[in-house]
Amino acid sequence: MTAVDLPDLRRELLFTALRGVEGSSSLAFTIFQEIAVGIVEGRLPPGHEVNSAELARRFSTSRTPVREALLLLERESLVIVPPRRRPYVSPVDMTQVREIYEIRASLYALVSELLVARASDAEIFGLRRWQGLLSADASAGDVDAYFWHNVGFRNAEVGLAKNGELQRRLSSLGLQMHRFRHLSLSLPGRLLHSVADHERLVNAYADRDAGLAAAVSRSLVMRGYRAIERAGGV
Amino acid sequence: MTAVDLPDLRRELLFTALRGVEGSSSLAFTIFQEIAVGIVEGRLPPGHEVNSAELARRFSTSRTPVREALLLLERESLVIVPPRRRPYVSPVDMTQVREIYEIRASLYALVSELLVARASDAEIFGLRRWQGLLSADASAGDVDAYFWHNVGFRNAEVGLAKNGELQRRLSSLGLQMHRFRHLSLSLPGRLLHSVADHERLVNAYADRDAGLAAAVSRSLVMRGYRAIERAGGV
DNA sequence: CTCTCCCGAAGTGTCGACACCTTGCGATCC
DNA sequence: GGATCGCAAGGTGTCGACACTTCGGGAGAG
Repeated sequence: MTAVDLPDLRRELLFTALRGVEGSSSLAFTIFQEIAVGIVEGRLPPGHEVNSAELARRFSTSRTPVREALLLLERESLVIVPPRRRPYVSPVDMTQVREIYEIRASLYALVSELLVARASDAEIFGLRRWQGLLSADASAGDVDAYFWHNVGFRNAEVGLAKNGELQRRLSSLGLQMHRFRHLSLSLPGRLLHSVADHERLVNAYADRDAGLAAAVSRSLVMRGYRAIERAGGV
Repeated sequence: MTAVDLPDLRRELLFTALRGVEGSSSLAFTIFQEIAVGIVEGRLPPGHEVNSAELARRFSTSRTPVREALLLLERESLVIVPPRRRPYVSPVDMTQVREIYEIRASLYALVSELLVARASDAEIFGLRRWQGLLSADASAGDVDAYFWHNVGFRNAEVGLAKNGELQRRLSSLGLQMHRFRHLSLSLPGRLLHSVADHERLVNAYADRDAGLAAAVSRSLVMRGYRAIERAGGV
């Protein structure tokens, strides 16, 4: 029995690399996760107030662990904690989206380079499995499944790059990016383009062509950005 | 009267982009800075215990702000806070150094690309001032001055890339990297190589050659890494 | 002499309390 | 009626206290 339900799996995918950094207390981390999911899934909209007193009441704890959770959220740029003022969900503007995509494009290009240098043939072959899932989802037009399998594919790539610091940083960016994911998937033709890119990417890995892999990786990310732009921004 | 003394200026250079993220309380941020400087300057060696109780006594505060400071330190990967155990200064091994340099090389390449696209001619010209300081320091053999002017040069570059997220992330990496800076400057010939690279870099900026600038930037960072490697690692 | 177990010292995570600050609303003044 | 001031409500930052956990050393068994 695979008793793990889908939401759990998804949360796992989002928080994997952040787990180790879990700021001592587990209560704080639980609260952190709870609020983080609320924010990235849009239930807590930008600007929404998240004050420690109310949260403490809601989670039936004292304000101490809540404050620590808020610090963790601030670290992920999901919440802004102005001194002596009430914390609120950080706004997302198009500038920030662009900035994040620029960084992600660069870092995923790095992932591809490192992967070519360090992954075994067997490991690279393992990526084909994800690729298969992706093209199946695209054919079926299942945007949601596609998204999550894409996250899985990327996590697998990052793992094969064998750079723990990079993994942590990309995970942090991924959480941020999750906030506007719905925007980047809206356009109909996009999935098929994306599938073709993944194909080219894995082929480049198999050929050990670092330069090509990096270029494809970068363009794959930037394609996502342009999709958002074309959709009219945030 | 420019009443700011050098240590203050240096601290300023290190923490600039982290200021905004200062986890609500100012007391916590002060403690954070104090300990961070101790760590990056080597006074608090890797493995050294930094428990909240003792720090609270030393700073004559309660443990609450100290705990928050420790969370900030953990965010910068300067301290490890295991659950229910005493926090300690994070160790630095050669693997981590390599990982960080790989990321930095990528991100500085990005900085160079963005700078070419976004900085004005006047702004690029401003970089020559730093370059002048650098070559003067190199001729004088003043390794320490060279290091700090180099930090200044890089901060200026990052500013011109006009990507706030990137700035914050590089600032965080810079703090980390400061821990092993002494290693990368030990070799005698290095400064002159470095000066030549800076020259090529600024010229590439002036020529608006994004590809070349990115390549030089990347190799500049990796040269630093190879210097550490050659010096025998950590 | 070594290994084990137990205990106490000291740390951690969490709590409720307190002073101070911010903010919005209503009374006050023109 | 509209602007200004002041006050109460409810937040924030910090504190000291408490139960629980970890760790190290010393008593005791083999």
